[in-house]
This record gives sequence, C-alpha cells and structure tokens, in this order.
Amino acid sequence: MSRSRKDTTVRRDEILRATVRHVEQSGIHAVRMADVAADLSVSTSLVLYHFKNKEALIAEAFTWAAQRDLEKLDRLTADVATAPERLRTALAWYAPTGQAKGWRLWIEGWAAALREPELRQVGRELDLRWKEALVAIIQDGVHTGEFTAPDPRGAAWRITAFLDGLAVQALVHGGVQNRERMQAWARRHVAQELGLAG
Amino acid sequence: MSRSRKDTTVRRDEILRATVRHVEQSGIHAVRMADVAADLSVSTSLVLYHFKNKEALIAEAFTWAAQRDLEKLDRLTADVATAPERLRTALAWYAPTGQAKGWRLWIEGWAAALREPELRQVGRELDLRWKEALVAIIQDGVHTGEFTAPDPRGAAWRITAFLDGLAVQALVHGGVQNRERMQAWARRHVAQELGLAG
DNA sequence: CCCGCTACTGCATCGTGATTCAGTAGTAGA
DNA sequence: TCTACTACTGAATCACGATGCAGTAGCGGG
Repeated sequence: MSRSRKDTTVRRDEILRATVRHVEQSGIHAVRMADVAADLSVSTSLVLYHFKNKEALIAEAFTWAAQRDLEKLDRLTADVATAPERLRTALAWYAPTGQAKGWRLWIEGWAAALREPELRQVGRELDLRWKEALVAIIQDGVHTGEFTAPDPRGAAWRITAFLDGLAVQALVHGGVQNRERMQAWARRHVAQELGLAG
Repeated sequence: MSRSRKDTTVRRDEILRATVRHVEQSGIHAVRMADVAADLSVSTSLVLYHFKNKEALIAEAFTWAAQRDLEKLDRLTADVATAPERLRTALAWYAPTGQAKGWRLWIEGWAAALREPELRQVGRELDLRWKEALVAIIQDGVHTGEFTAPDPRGAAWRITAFLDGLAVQALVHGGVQNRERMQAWARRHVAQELGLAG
C-alpha cells in the first residue's frame, strides 16, 4: 500500500488546510502539531519536515487562508457585471452569516495579531486588499451614477468596520438571534453610505 | 519585616488586577502563573492558594475587568445631567482611543470566548450591560426630544457594532493614522442614528 | 534494475509551566 | 502569652507538547 507519498507542494497545502481547520475550531494555542498530523494520518515529524516550527506553520496557515479568501472574492465577483450586483455579492460573502467558520479564524487572528507582528502583517494585508476591492466596486458604481459616495475610501472603511463589528456581535455575543435583522442593518448601512434607497 | 501578609479579599483583588494587566499585555496563553506572582513579589503557590487553577484565574480576571469597566461607566455618567452630555461621556469612554489598553483585553476576550463558554458568558454580560446603558441614555434623549430614534435598542446595537469594528481597525489593522478621522466617523454615525445635525 | 533524492517515520529528548504538598510564620482572640 | 487559624512559601512532581535525530522506503531517471 503506497503510503501516499506526496509532492511537497501538495502536502504543504494539505497541512495548511488542516491547520486552518483546527485553528478555526480550537484556536491557535489549543492546536497541537500532533492534531494537524493526525488529521492527515501522518506523523508529527512530517509537519515539522515541511514547516520549520509551529510558529511558522501558524503564520503560513493564516497567510494561506487570507490568500484563499481573496481569491474566492475575486472569483465570485469576476463575472458579475454591474456594480450593485458585485457589491451585493461581495457583501454576501464577507458578512458574517451561518456559523461563519471564516470569521472565527479572523477573530482569533485579531487577538494573535495584537502580539505577533508577522500575523499583524498578514491581517493588515487581507484587510487592506478587501477594502481595495470594495473601493473599486464603489468607485465603479459612482462612475455609472448608481452610487453616491463623496469619499469611497472612507465609505469602504466604515462599511468594513461595521461588518467587523457585526461579526463580533454575531459570533461572540449574539445569541443565534435574528440573522435577518442583522443583514437588514448591514444593508441599510451600506445603502446610507452609498446614497441608495434605504 | 512583615512579609506583607494580606487579607484574602485584598490579595485576590491585587492578583486579579495584575492578571488583567498581563493579559492585556501578552495575551491569555502567554501569561504564566509565575508572571502574575512575580508582579506582586509573591510565590506562584500563593496565586494557586487563592485561585483553584489558571483557568479559574483567567475567568475571574475577565469578570473583574468587566465589573470594573461597568462601574467606571456608571461613575462617569452619574453626575452628568443631560442626555447628549451623558452620551458624549459614555462614547468617549467606550470608543477606542490612545493605546486603548482596555480594547486589547476585550479583543483577546472575544477570541477566548469563542471557545470557553464561561468567558463567553462574561463577555456577553458586559456587552449587554453596556448596550443597556446606552439604550437608557438614548431613550432619555428621545423623551426630552433631543434625539430621534425609532428603535433605541437597535440604534444602541448598531452603534456598539460600529465602535467594536472601529476598535479592530484601530488596534489590529490601523496604522496609528488619523485618530481624529476615526472619531469624526464615530460621531457622524452616532449623529445619524440619533437624528442629530451631522 | 539500480541509484539517489526526497518524503516520511518512530523514538528520544527536553523545556516549560501548572499543580501538589508538607511545612512555616504572622496574627487575632482568649 | 499561648493557641489556632490562615496567609504564605520552596521544593518536588508531573504532564504535555514541541523539536531533534537517525534511519526507512517510495519513486523517477539512467
């Protein structure tokens, strides 16, 4: 039985994916190298073979997740024509909904970023790129006259902040209560920012 | 030299204060019992004498901090007469500003709360009480006709979310950039929610 | 079919930090 | 001043998880 020997690229990817899964579930510190390894039916040593140490593994895992998220955003909005539609799509993806696995990861990331400069860098990058994407959409809509935004960059910034806050409320404080209401509020906030019909 | 033997109540308080300080600075997992002890020039055993174990210590520390924050809010707004003034005071206290030691603690808390039900409870409680206080102020202002808010509870909720989001932007992503702009945005958001002159 | 590279493993080590425990010393009340 | 209670300590222990190391085994190229 071929003990499933894999190409480095592939294996690394698997490991990162598994790591992200575990971090989402248990948080950075609770994840053990052994957990990640077990998840792939592989020895702990192999993980260390591919990643210098736990710190590096975690850092790369966050980077990987950020990369993946941004790519997904691109993919989702790529073939959407109008600005309002692109906006709707982007927000539907970003806004905290369901159990929002992704958000757990990033909330965990925020805390970690407070102390690890490397992680802060990654988080900042993701945040920045997301905002850029949002700005692009907004400016697009402004050009076509569908949106009204004196300060697209500021608007994107504020929308992002509001959504981040929603995420905290939803995942940390929120009972499972009224997802609809939250979404309505998000919509309203965006509408106000972009001068749409409330 | 009286080895500074202290009453349980006093000592527990000291320990909790020290713990909070350390958690703010280094995060839950990086804090060692020994650090807290050293901070008070006391043996690690003493900390364990007062708190069953680290988990209990951390949990109580967060509870303690929440308590302290709420009391401070009460104290600050107690002798302020008008609703707009009370609001300004409350927001000035809650909004992320300076290095916002407090916010670091709560961001850390959010992440921890994702996994520890006990901490989630504490966070939820603090969040709830803060929002209640805010609601009270808003309703007050509505009664005197100074604010306009069809849904005070919703408004409080959204303001809180926005401020939480601001905090993340400021502490995690934000360069030290434009504190003024952030404050202006916060003010604007609140103004819009409460029907004030933008 | 053999070689050499590289993915991969098991085991041993090693540091760290929480928790335990048996005892010491202030201190308040009789 | 003696007693008993309670705050407090120092020195183990103990478990856990990361990392190091010496070696094994697929697999592609000749």
